[in-house]
Amino acid sequence: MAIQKSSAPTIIDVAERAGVSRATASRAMGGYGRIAESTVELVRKAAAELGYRPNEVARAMRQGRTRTIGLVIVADFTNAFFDRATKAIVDAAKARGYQVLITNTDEDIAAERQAIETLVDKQVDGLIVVPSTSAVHDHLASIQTSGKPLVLIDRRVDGIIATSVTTDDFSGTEAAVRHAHAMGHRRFGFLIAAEGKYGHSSERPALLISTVEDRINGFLSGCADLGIKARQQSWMFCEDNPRDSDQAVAKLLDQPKAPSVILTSNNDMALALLKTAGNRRLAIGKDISLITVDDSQWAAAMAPGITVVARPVESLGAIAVEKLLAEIDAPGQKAEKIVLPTELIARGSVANLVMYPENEPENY
Amino acid sequence: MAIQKSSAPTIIDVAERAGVSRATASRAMGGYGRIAESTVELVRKAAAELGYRPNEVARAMRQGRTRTIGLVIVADFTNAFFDRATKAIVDAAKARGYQVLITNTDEDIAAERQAIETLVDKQVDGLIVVPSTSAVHDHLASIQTSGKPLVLIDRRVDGIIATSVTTDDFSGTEAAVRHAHAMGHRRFGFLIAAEGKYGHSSERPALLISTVEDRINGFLSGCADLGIKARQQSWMFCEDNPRDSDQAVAKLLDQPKAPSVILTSNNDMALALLKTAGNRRLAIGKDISLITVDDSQWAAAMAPGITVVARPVESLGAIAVEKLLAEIDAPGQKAEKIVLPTELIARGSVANLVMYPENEPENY
DNA sequence: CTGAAAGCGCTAACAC
DNA sequence: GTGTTAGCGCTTTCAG
Repeated sequence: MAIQKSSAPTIIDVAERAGVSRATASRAMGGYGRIAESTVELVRKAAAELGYRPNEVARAMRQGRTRTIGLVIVADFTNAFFDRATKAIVDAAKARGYQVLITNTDEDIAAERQAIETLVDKQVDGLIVVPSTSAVHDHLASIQTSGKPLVLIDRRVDGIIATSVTTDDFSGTEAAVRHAHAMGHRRFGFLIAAEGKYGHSSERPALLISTVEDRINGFLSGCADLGIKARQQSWMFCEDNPRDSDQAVAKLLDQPKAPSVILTSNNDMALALLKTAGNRRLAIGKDISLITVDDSQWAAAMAPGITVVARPVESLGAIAVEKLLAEIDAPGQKAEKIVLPTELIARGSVANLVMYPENEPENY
Repeated sequence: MAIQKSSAPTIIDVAERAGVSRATASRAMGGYGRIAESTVELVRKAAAELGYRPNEVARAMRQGRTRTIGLVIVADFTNAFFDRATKAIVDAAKARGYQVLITNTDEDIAAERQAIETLVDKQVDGLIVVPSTSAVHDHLASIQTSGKPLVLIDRRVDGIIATSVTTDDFSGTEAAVRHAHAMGHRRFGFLIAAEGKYGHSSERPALLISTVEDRINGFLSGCADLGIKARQQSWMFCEDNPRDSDQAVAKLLDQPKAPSVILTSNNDMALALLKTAGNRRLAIGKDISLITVDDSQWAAAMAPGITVVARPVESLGAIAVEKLLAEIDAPGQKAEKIVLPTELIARGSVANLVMYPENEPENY
């Protein structure tokens, strides 16, 4: 067994023990350059005996790359969407020999800027970011001038030329409206989580992230196609916190002509509706119908199951990594806007008013 | 504005522009040593003009620390417990100026070993790991000889002298049994997720992680205290995948004297029960009762809400970071076994058989 | 095929 | 209070 040195053995220790030069030892370990097979053996043996492990920091310094990518999750990744995306990214990166440095910024633009700076300072080879509101993005622009490859996921940022991997939420939401309409629904509620400082309101906030824009447009397009008038629609924008979402749900439900089906723009809003419905003894898929964006384990397991617009989160993450590494390996790829299809998964949370029109919740 | 250099400016560029030496520039930026206030100004200005950002890799190399900690999440962190823990750790680390390098190993011991090696190679200053089965842990021992601070979370590993931060699942499960008993339940099912290669079985697998051990012992202790005999208990061990959990649930439910309440050892198992119950039109909290370990947003939002043994996940993560950084800052701290209390949150998923004994599900 | 030496960007001794 | 210099551990020319 090797003598335990106080600090970890370096390539010099390996070289000495093998009786070769540092350069040779390095070549043997790295398996490059011209080198005799016998020497490789020798060095390998010495390294094994010493328990040598290359210092990746030194290597990164020398080679100018860290084999690390930075992930900036802007939203709270306790959200069922972001944790799956994170896992997909971590797994895909690992499969390609990259590690992931992760940051969470809770939709705070200042934190986002700082997180990006930190990651760039740490010399990550590239960044995957879920950008916050599309208004200010000079920090994203600054990544670009820093020359770091950048891939945006989940949300587009106009004005930034970078590859983005998003989902077709327009079609997804449109399909949701279509589905509810086919089930006989004529009064639609739409509960939309959007950042800001307005609490909750039926007024559309000025700044919206691209996913929300897409969902709104998809909803409107669906309604237009099916002849669903504005008075048949109830909108509610809402900050993503329990207090406001509860109140927003209440407002939606307490109207004179309450909607028979409510679309929620994310899981938190769906949960808010579920909670209030439960408190009021409103049965989902009967007294009130629900469709939400993003599938989850609980949406599938509940009784009735929640009808969802499922987004291909795993591929989204995997493709983001693939595109990022492509750019890292060969800078100068042209920016792509990749849009992945969504899928409507019909479960039991939308009442069938065609077969059972008596379920139409006229008053509550 | 500064002339755009091809590569990022270094401290040398800053020094030149400020007309001082590298060392002075470094001191000014780092704010250490004796240095004139006027010089600091000068250097700061030059740095700002150049858009200088310190190269953290070079700094890490020189200082021998990366201000990065490695997080090895062994289980799938899509699990509601691990994503919250991850967020807590990332946030706590960030607050202390540390970044987090994350790895996910899906309960695979080989992957865990490799992940740890990679992180150590990357020179993380310390590691937080959720260890897999307690059988083999030479890789953990190897962290220790490498001298890297190590904190274990969620699960203990006997044999390893390291600080661990876990929760009091013994008391939690015991409280769950007590609660169900107080509600009039006399037939208890216990559905336990545990890794292995046995599918599902009522036989206890040989190797169990400490959390599972604790939950089993807590369950047994509660039963013993309350005089609940073995024949009133139905056990089912189960690999954590949908196929086996569905079958395990079915077996639990299809017995001649089926349990009136089922304890599930984690969220995945709870979801499996929910799904099967839904399919069979069994109302939760009425036809069948449920208590699970780990709170989640959906458990609270569902109707009825799911009664849970809540674990303080956020503090668990925060304390783990705190202990790890303490050891990093001052090596040689003595290992602690920190056990955080759990809390039973009673919601509506446990039928009250005392008030409404007619709800006792005698046969289905 | 192998060795010598330079240097990635930074900071910490040590001079002055 | 500031400059000079060495060197963290590694890889990569450049010689030989």
